[in-house]
Amino acid sequence: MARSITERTDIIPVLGEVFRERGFSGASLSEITLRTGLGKGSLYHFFPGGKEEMAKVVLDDVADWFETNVFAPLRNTDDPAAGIDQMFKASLLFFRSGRRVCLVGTFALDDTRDRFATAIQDYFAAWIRALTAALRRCGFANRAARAMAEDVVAGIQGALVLARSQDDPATFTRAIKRLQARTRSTPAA
Amino acid sequence: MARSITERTDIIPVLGEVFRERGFSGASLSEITLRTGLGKGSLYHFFPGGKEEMAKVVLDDVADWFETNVFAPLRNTDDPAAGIDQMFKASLLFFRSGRRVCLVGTFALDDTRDRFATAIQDYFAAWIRALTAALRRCGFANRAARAMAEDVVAGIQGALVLARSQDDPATFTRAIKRLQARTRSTPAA
DNA sequence: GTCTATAAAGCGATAGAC
DNA sequence: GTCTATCGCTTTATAGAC
Repeated sequence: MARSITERTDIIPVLGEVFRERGFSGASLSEITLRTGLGKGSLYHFFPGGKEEMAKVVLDDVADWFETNVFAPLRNTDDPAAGIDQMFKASLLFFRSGRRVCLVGTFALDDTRDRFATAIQDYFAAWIRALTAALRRCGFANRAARAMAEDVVAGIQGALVLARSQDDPATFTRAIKRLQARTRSTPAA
Repeated sequence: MARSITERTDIIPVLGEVFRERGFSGASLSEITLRTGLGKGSLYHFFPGGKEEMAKVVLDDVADWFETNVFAPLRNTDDPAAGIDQMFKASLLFFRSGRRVCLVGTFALDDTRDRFATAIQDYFAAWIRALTAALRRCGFANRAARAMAEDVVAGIQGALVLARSQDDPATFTRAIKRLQARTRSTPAA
């Protein structure tokens, strides 16, 4: 039986996991070779730019996933509350209830940020902007909506740190529940 | 003029900065050599355990700082509200208004966590426990205090991610202000 | 498209002179 | 206590056969 992975698109999720687990500088080509089952020759055939290109492609892939599964639903003007619920649902799913960290968040913390500055900046900016708009449509005042959006996005990122530090996914799911409750309550505040 | 750095305690803060900026795997001995102004011989004289010992010592140093400047004030039973205010003040100071990341948070996200699991777990557990107790003394119900404490600690960590992603310290200071306001309001909720 | 072999540089760590 | 020299290994990346 031949190897099933032959397409570039099949490699990207594996690359994502390695970068999430090891960080950019900690992800070695030897481990990527092992996890993908592909030799260096193949890897450089798919990604001539090496590790940096691999990470960039993964970042773009994550951005696409969030655009489709989070940002677009948030922009749905018909039912903004449903869009927000979808965001929390997608977050629980994507981050595997806190067992999986946010690649963009991991890259943001150390000097890896400087390598991918605009991708990292755009990801969070787009998230906050889309959520702010949805909250306004739900009745939040302009400034309150923006503040709440920053609180929610920061809250999710922080909950990932906390959950991993305690090695406890429940810490993440609890935090998500509370954030969701806040977005539903008192738009007048 | 002779070099001013000769004591181990003088090196620790520099090590902290390097680990914060590069992460554990990204922090190379050659950069540590450069930033401390000490050769490898001196470094291994102070830290026979190499990089791992350096990181452990920095983690312990951070834990000490927080014990003194954050956890102890939070445990002050006379004026719990003042303890909470001191926590926010110390956080703004320590994290340089979001220009400096949390070393423990950075270590928590990737596989560095497994190397220093208990130190990382204890740091956040101690923070949440001390803050929970202070909030209870301020009138929060048991469960609400714990929830709020988790929200605040996660909020600070997430705000660091966000501020760095946007390269904007104001994102951090704004988040701190909102978290502080939440700890002051409606203990009945 | 995938492999192995290899290059050149950097890594963490050690030895030993001073 | 600090240095330089060096070891052995891993790193990213390339070359070239198939």
